[in-house]
Amino acid sequence: MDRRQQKTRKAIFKAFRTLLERKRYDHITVQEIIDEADVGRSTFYAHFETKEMLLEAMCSEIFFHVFEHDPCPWVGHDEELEGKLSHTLWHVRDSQTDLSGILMSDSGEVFMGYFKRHLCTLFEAHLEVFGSDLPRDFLLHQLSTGFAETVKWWVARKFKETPEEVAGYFMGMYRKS
Amino acid sequence: MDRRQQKTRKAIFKAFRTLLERKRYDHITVQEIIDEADVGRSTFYAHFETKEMLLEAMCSEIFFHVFEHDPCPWVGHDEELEGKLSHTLWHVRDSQTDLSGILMSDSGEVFMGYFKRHLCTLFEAHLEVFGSDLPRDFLLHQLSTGFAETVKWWVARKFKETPEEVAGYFMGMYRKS
DNA sequence: TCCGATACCGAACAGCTTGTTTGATTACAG
DNA sequence: CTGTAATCAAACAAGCTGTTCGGTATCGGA
Repeated sequence: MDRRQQKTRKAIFKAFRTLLERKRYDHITVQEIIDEADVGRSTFYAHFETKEMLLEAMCSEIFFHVFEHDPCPWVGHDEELEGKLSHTLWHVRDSQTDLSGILMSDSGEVFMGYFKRHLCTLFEAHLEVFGSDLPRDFLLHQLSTGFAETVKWWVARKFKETPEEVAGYFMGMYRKS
Repeated sequence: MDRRQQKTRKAIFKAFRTLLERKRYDHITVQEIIDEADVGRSTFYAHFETKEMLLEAMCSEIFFHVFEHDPCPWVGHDEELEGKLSHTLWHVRDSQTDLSGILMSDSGEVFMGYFKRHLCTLFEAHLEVFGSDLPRDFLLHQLSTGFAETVKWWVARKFKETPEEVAGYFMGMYRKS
């Protein structure tokens, strides 16, 4: 709606991201964000109740941008799953908003929350690929955290491998062979 | 040495643990710890430079208590590994210091750091059990974070299963069959 | 184009936190 | 018993938080 709002919101997000590259989330103060964004104190609080709310909002927005263009509803089998994982990795690597910084910081847990929930529904639709007699509960938890950690590992080594290779590693680790 | 020091240190640890059960790490203030521990302000800072240092010290201490009585150096194969994992789970469940609270809070990452490093050396000595052509680097990362997440999962559901069952789940998921 | 709504600003605010310093008191160890 | 060392309370500057205020600018619909 109002262009002023969007402008301010953008400025705050940008400032926050800039700061996140430089220091840990919990060492960043609202004051710093305000200064970096060059925005009035009361303006910040008009947009976000709290620093945590800002993080939440930003993660939510990033997540939306990274995953909105999903190719199709989660159906299909085997190689199709691997393809979707590659596709996800591709998004992660090339997301404008430097997701890496957020993922690696301790604030990463917030985004990871979104990510894991997303992965859970994905793996849920492909459980037969990993067919086993383990509790469904346990299996899903391992798969989603496992892939999330794979991403972390990949980000940490600066995307040295291709998305397809990484997806292959993951499937090689967990697929019922 | 001086009994006063130990007494104070203990009081602070206990207060910290009590507070951790009630609220998130980053919402706890030094002031609260001081009040809960009934300790002078300057005394606290004579022991710990910072709240983070306190967390670090406590995690280190817990880790030491939980894993000091290791049965033997990490050698052996297959069922032996599963035995050691059970043994670890046993320690986790029955540790006096309520590890669960620390593990689940966001402060958990600190302890998890210790834990994963420990697991890494453990799995390193048993890699042949998971023999595969995946990069050693990737494999180790998946195994240690995988087991750490297994523990989290188990703690979250209040130790519903026995240590042996959980270790079995884990091996069933990752062992090369 | 005009005008009401609304987003912004800057300053000031009380209340809290942190980390340090002080000097007096108390408990310890040898 | 005595010197050392830990504790305490109090006070401190510095900083952050979240709110409130009146004034100013910008926006969007009529």
